[in-house]
Amino acid sequence: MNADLSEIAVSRPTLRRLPAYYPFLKQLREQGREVVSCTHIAEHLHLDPTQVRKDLAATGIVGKPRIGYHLDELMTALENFLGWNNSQEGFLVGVGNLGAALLGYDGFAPRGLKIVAAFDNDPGKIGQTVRGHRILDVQKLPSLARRLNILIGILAVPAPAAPAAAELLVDSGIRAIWNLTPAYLTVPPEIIVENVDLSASLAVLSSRLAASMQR
Amino acid sequence: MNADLSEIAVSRPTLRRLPAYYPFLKQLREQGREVVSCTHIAEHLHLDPTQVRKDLAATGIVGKPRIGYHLDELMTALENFLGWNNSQEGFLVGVGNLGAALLGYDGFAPRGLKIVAAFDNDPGKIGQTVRGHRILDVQKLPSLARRLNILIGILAVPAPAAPAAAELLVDSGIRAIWNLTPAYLTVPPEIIVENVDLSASLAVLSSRLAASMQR
DNA sequence: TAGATTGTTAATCGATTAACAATC
DNA sequence: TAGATTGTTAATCGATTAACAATC
Repeated sequence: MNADLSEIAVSRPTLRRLPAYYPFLKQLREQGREVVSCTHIAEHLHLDPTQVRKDLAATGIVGKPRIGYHLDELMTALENFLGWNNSQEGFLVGVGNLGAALLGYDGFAPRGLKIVAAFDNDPGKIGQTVRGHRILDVQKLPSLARRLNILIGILAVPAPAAPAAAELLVDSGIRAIWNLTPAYLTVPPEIIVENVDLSASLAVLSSRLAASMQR
Repeated sequence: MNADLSEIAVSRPTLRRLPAYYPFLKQLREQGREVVSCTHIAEHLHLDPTQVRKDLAATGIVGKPRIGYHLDELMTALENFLGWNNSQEGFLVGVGNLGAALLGYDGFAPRGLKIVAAFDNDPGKIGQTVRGHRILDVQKLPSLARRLNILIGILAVPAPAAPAAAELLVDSGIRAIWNLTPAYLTVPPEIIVENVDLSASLAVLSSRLAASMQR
């Protein structure tokens, strides 16, 4: 577990923005650049330069006046701060289309999440191999989760199955649930639930579109 | 297009919370209840009652002191405000696992987004039928988008293909892009981009988990 | 009526943005 | 040196929460 992540409480907005800086920095690095200023980053991502400076400061990086930040240093600071060098293992529950997409997505491992096993309750799926992962019977989840000391559950089951699956995860000693279903989960207060809320995102999209059409 | 959506500028946080109220209200309605108070909603969703009251006020709903809100009225107000009764049509670009999951997901139509066509550039996929949708050649997208006056593009291609796909959408007259890829899109300022940012969500999850483990 | 709840105004809190000294 | 940029403090802005009158 990365100590940096919780050394100082970093605001939620900052935490959400930090991962977005990385791809741009990587791109600059690939172009051969060695340093970058906040102004430059802010311009590209349509943010305020001061905000970028404060966000980056959260990672502990120190820049040079008149120069900016050393790219390699900055990228390493981001990786360390976000725990990307310190992977957590997670179990995926539900291997439908979304689950299969998650299994096949190669962007999680470099961002500190390693999916080590995938579970389903469909006898037609159990035993099959999807994207290199053998699908296991969800009944085996509790014992395996305790044995491997898994802390993260990734929920990708159909909405109606979500509450029961969440309960199973909690009973298996999992501490955090990444909820990719539209269901609202009721769990004990010590369990962390992070919702990927497509409805919310869609509502913002619709509203912004409506507003732009009116002009 | 629903006028309510842009009548008064509603704050982003409110807009993001509103869709989450609905499933709880629906559940209460199915249990035969006819009214609900803010206190009750707030308790269930772990929010502040005043916040709930202000959020709901944005939809134009009027409650009754000592009673609360009439459930049917409140649900209708939410549906209208969020444009759920006034569907927009969208094109899906990219029918990999994620795209297939989106095509199969029945939660978009009731939330105002109807996927009317799906596109891919893989000759092996074009012509095939996925979840009842025939996959079309992405080269046909521009003419079809203009003919049907499509305003929303849903981007579910692999990250490296995202910038080109976004450009195609923009050139096809699309006004809003729902970006489900991890790529950062650079588009003209009048184009609305709404990112479903899994990295950001994952960063928050990791950070909260790290903080909770330290205690 | 008494009391729970709404609607609204005021206070607080936290994040963003502006200003500016320090520095290379 | 001059000037661009960092780091930081102060000001502003906006969202959340508290307080309370109105109401059924």
